[in-house]
Amino acid sequence: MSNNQFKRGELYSVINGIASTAVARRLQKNFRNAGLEITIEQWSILYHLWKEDGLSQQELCTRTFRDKASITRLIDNIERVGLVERIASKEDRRVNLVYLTDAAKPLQEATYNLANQTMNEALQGISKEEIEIVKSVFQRVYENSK
Amino acid sequence: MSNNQFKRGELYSVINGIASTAVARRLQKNFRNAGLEITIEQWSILYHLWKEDGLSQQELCTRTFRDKASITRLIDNIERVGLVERIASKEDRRVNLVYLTDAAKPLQEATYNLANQTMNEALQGISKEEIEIVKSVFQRVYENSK
DNA sequence: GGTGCAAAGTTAACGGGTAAATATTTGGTA
DNA sequence: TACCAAATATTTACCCGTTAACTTTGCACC
Repeated sequence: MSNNQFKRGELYSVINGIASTAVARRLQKNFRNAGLEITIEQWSILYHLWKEDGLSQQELCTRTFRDKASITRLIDNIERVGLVERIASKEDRRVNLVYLTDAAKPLQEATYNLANQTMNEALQGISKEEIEIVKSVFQRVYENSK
Repeated sequence: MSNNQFKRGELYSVINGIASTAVARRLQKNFRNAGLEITIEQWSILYHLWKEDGLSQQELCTRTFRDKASITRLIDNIERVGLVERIASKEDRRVNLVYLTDAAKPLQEATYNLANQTMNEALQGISKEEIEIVKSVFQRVYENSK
């Protein structure tokens, strides 16, 4: 009787992002099952560094929609496990540039495949048109609320 | 140049729920500006108790899609500020029933109005049809990923 | 009635988000 | 040059989410 169903029309379920939480949880589980010992948040940093290495922490803030303090600690943790390293910028001594280490290389393809697979499963039975509408609505909701 | 724009088609932005995070952050700010000293997560508990008082912690788990441990600490914090109290069930001594206190009553209307206003702003320029599609997609994504 | 299992709740450890206060550095300007 | 404001990053304190181990209680079954 305890129906664990996604309640349509509930304010809190939209605000709390139940659906995206479920996807993130699933992806985290898939990482763990594959023996990958990184969190989704750490992966989101690596994701951007694989696209462009040597970003500043501030740039990572804007690209991952995160706080400066969050990035500081995230980089702390990723650096501690040896996947990235901070290198002081020569142009501006306030700036830390974050670089991938060789240890991060092997993770790229594995995590990319798992993320793709997870998203494909999540989007099963959903049409391209619906996905486009959701993206468009997300974009406007973000703009309205930021 | 640092475009803080919601990137369509980014895996991570969907997975991390950028849009719902933005809405939650906005609502939190609106609470704070109105002098309401509760978090969104605490509010989501009160929200369900206003609909039905005296729920068990387990029932709150399923209704808010949260972990047992999360609920334990959430209730700890809400109880500490005096908005709810645990009362042991007489039928089953394993169960705590969570009841609103008189101090919680005045919050109901204010938070409800702020939440409605926040959602209305977030959904500005979005049609009823689009909202229905998003809800339907959310429902299926949740089912696919849970 | 004892055994074993399941359910409700707690605790501790770890990771992450946010706000506020604090350096440090840069750059412009009087 | 001296000063001041803005930008970058860190630290601290608080809150929340998840996992795993644990306690207490209820229940089913022999």
